[in-house]
Amino acid sequence: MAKTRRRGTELAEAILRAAADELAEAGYPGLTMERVAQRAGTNKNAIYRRWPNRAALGVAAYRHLAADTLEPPDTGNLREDALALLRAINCGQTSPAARVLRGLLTGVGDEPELREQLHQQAAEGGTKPWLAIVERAVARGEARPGARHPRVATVALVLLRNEFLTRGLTTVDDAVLVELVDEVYLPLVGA
Amino acid sequence: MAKTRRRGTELAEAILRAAADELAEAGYPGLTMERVAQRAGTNKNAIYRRWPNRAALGVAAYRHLAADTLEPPDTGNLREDALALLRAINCGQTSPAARVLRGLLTGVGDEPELREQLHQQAAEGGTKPWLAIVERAVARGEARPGARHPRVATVALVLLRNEFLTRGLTTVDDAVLVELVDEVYLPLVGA
DNA sequence: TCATTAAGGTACGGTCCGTACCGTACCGTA
DNA sequence: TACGGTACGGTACGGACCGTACCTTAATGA
Repeated sequence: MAKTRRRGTELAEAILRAAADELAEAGYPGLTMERVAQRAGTNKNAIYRRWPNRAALGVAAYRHLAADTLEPPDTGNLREDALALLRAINCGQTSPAARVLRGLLTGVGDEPELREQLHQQAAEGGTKPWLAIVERAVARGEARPGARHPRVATVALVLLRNEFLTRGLTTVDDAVLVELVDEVYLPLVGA
Repeated sequence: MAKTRRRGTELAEAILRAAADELAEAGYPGLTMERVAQRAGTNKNAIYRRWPNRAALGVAAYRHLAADTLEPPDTGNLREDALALLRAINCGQTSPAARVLRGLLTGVGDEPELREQLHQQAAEGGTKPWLAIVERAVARGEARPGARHPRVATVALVLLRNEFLTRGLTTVDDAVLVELVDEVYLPLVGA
């Protein structure tokens, strides 16, 4: 109340924080312009002056939410590295992100620019650690050189994402992760 | 107008047909109760007496839309079989289904019963032909016996679906299909 | 000091979901 | 053939939400 009126960047970031919080709590379907405005202590005008519509705000807020990129593990063993990555994605703070991403992928609709941003965010952040652990596995002779192909290196990630998307779960049973690694990933990338 | 008033099953199927048509034309976001009612020549009451909400109607209509299960090809060669399946999914009448499925997967929300139905529909229809072509490949000595594991056999399908879901495309470039098969699928299932 | 810029407040049109209410056609039964 | 139950048709409405318009008010800087 007594606070001075915020302007420019300060207000924009308050809006983004509020939107990211709403995304985490209620997912994209629950991301309401009114609620974001209220939570940020402002009104819808301030939002619409910065983002053209709800989808754009959602994508921008998702960037805040999923900013943390995973640190690739280094256990000295490809199987354990892969399991560690999958478990980090599965149980870590990334799990609400799955639901959010799922909502965004449809809510964005047919706006190619926003979709491209989302794809960058989802792909880039997820691909890098897999390339890292595969690179080390190749150096140890645990994986074939062809496994450095991004499509190959990230197969386990894609399969896990498929579980999230089609089953709508926010957490997958650990036995599934083991199965993905032992039945698919290791046979595929192994030397 | 002069037509006699429809009842029971006849009306229900008219509604489902109308809903499936709307799904195919406008996707799940465009599936409006008012439009379905109008297209079926009835009103919203008749719909809500049969399905509790829009999501349930969408899932039911999707069943009509994706009823056709793919006939597994038999070219005598695993690579060509896999490519044929992927191309059928990519270019066939299944391509609007991808957008619809994407919409449904989020629109259903957190109702586990509906989601389970969707998962059945999406998994069962897609898995069978892959198991068939792998079975023949194993018999020819083209694939290892472990490739009959459903998770292994359907890897190419999952990867393609991932392209649909994350990129939001209704059609994927054919080169991507070839890459999926040559870089991932054949190295994984090959003897 | 004063004009300009950006924020706050509020109200509104439009769309859609889901519900309620009532009149009316169809159906089996006596 | 008369009758009562059931299901359909029509319409109206409340509520939620998006996006826009318009005006007032505070901050900024020249």
